[in-house]
Amino acid sequence: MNAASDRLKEARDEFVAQWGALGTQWGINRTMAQIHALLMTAPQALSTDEVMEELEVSRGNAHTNLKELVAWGLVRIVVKKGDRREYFEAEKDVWKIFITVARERKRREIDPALGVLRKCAEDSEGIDTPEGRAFCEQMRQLEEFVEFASKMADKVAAMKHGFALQMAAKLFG
Amino acid sequence: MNAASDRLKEARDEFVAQWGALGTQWGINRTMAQIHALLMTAPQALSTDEVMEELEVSRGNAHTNLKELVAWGLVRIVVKKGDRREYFEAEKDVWKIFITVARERKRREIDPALGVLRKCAEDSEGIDTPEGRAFCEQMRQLEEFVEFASKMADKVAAMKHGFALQMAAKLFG
DNA sequence: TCGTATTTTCAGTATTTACTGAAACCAATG
DNA sequence: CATTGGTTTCAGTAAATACTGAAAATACGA
Repeated sequence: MNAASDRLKEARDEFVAQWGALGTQWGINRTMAQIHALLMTAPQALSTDEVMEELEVSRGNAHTNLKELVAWGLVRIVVKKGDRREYFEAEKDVWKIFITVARERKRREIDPALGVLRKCAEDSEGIDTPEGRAFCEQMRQLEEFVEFASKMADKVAAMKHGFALQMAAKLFG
Repeated sequence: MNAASDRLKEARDEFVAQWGALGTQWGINRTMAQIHALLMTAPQALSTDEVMEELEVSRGNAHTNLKELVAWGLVRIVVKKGDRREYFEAEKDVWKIFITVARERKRREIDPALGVLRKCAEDSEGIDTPEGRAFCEQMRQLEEFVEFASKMADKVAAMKHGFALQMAAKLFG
């Protein structure tokens, strides 16, 4: 009974710590990843103070990263009646998490690249030397590909989980 | 004639600068992204010194990032006979670039996550409380999904460009 | 309205990551 | 086997990023 809750606490702490470490590897700051891990495995929504205590971080840090997670759409604010504090609750459905992350990364990584490539392709259009044509062609190919990726991302993000699975099964037997 | 080569230089510098800035957004260091942009748009392979001069960075920096790009598989070393220097040449085919990046990111981002999730699922197996079961179930779902993503990545990485396009067309009209 | 609980901001500081420049190393050549 | 041209390493430094803690702002209830 107590042993069970100890084991759980240990396993969960391990998950939070490891997920935090992974986060840094993918350019997400450690605290944000830890908070996400914590909330994903929390039975109920947590307050800022609970997050602070659990992870031993400052209020400012907890606050900033909670709000950042809300901005990503991975965490919701929950209000409990008769309580003035805000509570935070993570999306737990893995497919929804995936869609959210994919959409956000597209917005932050793919779309800006597309902008750059379009501009460069345009700026180099009609530079009438072999090098100029090669450069412009390279820009065009990059642009075309990134555009394709962008559209694919949109399509996938619009899928229901079941449909995605079915599709994958069909494709890859 | 001279105007054309000026315009090209300008467009290319712009691309290198912008690609570098984008790089930082996706957790790649700026110099590495800049070198990659430079080599992708270079008519021939460049030496370390040429890279240093073009980007105005130190030898150490140029060297480290060139070798890192080689480690990623995005850049090849070229030797010219009668010349003791090493030259560097980037892969220019967008599909090959994509495959390479996808494979590398899978290795660096997906596989470690899978390891963590498997361990956490295992460690929490059989914790016989409602919270314990919920935690373990969450770990399992994450694991299952990441495994699925991993397999998909492998499949896509094994595709030929033409096949991928065809498939996308079929799927999404 | 005032006092209190809570959230938000931010200047200062700590930590991490990237870069420089020079020394050490290595390999080809006379 | 010494010299030269080139590569690699790395200690020190600069720059970027993350975090703290406390003050300021805001929202609520009496």
